[in-house]
Amino acid sequence: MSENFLLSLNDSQQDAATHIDGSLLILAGAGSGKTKTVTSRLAYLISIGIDPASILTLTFTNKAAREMRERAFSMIRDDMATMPLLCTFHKFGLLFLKFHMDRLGRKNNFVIIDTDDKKRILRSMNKELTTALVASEISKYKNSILTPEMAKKAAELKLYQQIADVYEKYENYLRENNLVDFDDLLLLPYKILSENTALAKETSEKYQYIMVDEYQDTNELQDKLLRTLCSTHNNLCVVGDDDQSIYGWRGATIKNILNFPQNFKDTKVVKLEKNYRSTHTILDHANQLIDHNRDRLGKKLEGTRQKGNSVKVYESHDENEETRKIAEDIHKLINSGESARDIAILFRVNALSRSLEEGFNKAKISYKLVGGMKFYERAEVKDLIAYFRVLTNKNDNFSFKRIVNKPKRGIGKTTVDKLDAHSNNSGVPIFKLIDNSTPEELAVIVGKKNARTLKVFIASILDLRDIIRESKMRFLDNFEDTFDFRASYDNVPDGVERQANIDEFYGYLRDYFISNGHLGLEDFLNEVALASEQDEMGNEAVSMMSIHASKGLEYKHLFIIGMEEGFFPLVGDGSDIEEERRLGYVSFTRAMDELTVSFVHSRFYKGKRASLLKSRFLSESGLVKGSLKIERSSGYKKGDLVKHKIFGMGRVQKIMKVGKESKLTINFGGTKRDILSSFVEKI
DNA sequence: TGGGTCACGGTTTTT
DNA sequence: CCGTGACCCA
Repeated sequence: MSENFLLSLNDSQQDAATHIDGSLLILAGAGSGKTKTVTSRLAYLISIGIDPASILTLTFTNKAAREMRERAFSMIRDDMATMPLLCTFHKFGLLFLKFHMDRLGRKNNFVIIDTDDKKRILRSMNKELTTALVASEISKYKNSILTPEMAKKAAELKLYQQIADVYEKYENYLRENNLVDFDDLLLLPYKILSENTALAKETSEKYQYIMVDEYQDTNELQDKLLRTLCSTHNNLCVVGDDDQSIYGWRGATIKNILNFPQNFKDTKVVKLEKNYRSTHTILDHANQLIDHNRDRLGKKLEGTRQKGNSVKVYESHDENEETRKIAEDIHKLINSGESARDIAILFRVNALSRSLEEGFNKAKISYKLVGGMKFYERAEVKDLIAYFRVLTNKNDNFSFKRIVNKPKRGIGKTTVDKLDAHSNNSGVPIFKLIDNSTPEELAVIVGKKNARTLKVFIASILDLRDIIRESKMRFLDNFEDTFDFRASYDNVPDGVERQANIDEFYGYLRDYFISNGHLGLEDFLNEVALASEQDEMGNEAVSMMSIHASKGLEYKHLFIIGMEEGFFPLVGDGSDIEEERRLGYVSFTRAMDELTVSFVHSRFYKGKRASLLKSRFLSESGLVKGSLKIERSSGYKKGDLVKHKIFGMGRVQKIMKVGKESKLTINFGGTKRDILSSFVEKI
């Protein structure tokens, strides 16, 4: 094998790529050739004779894994006996659990549920609390390795006692139905490894070299898992950018990357600070902005490109004027020969896309909205998945309930509840309950008519199970004929679109069977559960997306709209100004040649028209001169009128800093109370 | 059982 | 404004 791939790296990249033993932190700024460096290191390790099977590379997204795999494998011989494992964290957890789930006394034919399924289950377990809150708290518990018992003990407020109770019920439900959620894919492997020292040692010895992409987005649990995995060798190489940590609200902790050199002894730190993407001018503003953050490892992007056009700032009266200006610019760009796919518009809040969409339709600009409803999240696709799950697993009550009345066959909620209750009492899954009972026995539970319908339904599924064992292709043909699933969308709203999705899904499954002759429906389902399906970047259209969705992407011409206080930085419960600023940094550094930022004086939002002030990020980045008066970090000053959900209106008397937040002393009609600023609203 | 109406609440979302 | 969920009636 040649090692030519090292020659195209700059000094720091080469330094990182040729590091072998010991912990390594690669601080890779935006556009600094991160993927190239990581993949080169992978190729380098193999080129010096390290067993590919002992190298593990973990990413967050399937897309990143795919990209890295392609690039790394193009550098190495492809006739190797084994290929290095390169996959997402969750995929790794899945593979691990397939082998070791029995250590928890559970079977390895578990089913992965997505966030939507999770919420559905939680909703059925509690009526009072908001499902979104319960879901996110449970996720936090799991990522902090807290069992329901521990959560119960720790809960002081009644609210948290309630949440911990739901958590317990939820965990029991998952166990009974042999389901795992996304967090479990990380938590359960961690549990197994911490309870089985021999296995932990063996696993760590198996993966002698571990690399982690986007390390700034890891959470506590992922970090713990990594520590366990490298406990016998300390050969952990992490790549990330503390300035691009934007998932704190989801449990990612920037501390992992900030403290990495302290947590792993003798860490070698390599900074990749040469940016190959943006003009000097763009970088200069991005650097100025991020300089306002305190919690940083400290790193400055140096441009390698020339100066470039200056960055534009658009000031408009309202969103319509804003859209008009941008539409005009886009027309000019396209008329001058630029490709629409080199143009993107970013926003902090998805709701801002609406006015853009209207305006672009009028201006005849074709656009695509990135990151909307994902293919596998669509109801009709999930229904099909549920069908296939029931086909492969009779114990899957959850999926059974989803499809028992799809298409409608007259089995309503009452009937399902009766079946569910019986199943829970007897411990026999609904499918088997129906299968094992005579029509008469079943009729006692659900009535004669329903009993007949259910028997027929079960019989169809059993038939299909037989068919798939003989021929996967015949199964595909028979499935639709049996249930008329696609046909049930004839002449209904959105039916055409839904049928197109169904066709696509059938086609996808067919292709899977053709190209993976030895694999079955179970394998397909596991694959699908972890697929997120990033839009295919095919057609000639301008892109619009949230800043979060833009991470890792780049555009020659970039517009950022909604640069107003309240929208960007976004303020609300638990908002973190430093994370907002990192979002600003991420968004600016998506631009290659041209950056336009835009703010308005007034915007229509949530049914109301709001007056807005320009974002502090404009002055902080040097895009507009002077600083704004409202720059006090709390945003509050003495005498401000505020509103509290319970205490009503009050006036601020005193402001005190408490960590990142401010504590306000507020006078509510004579009663003084100390309240954290995030719990009140400014009037 | 399931269609229709009303009240409510509303960041970002890699798996 | 506009999507979701709860509740009511045929």
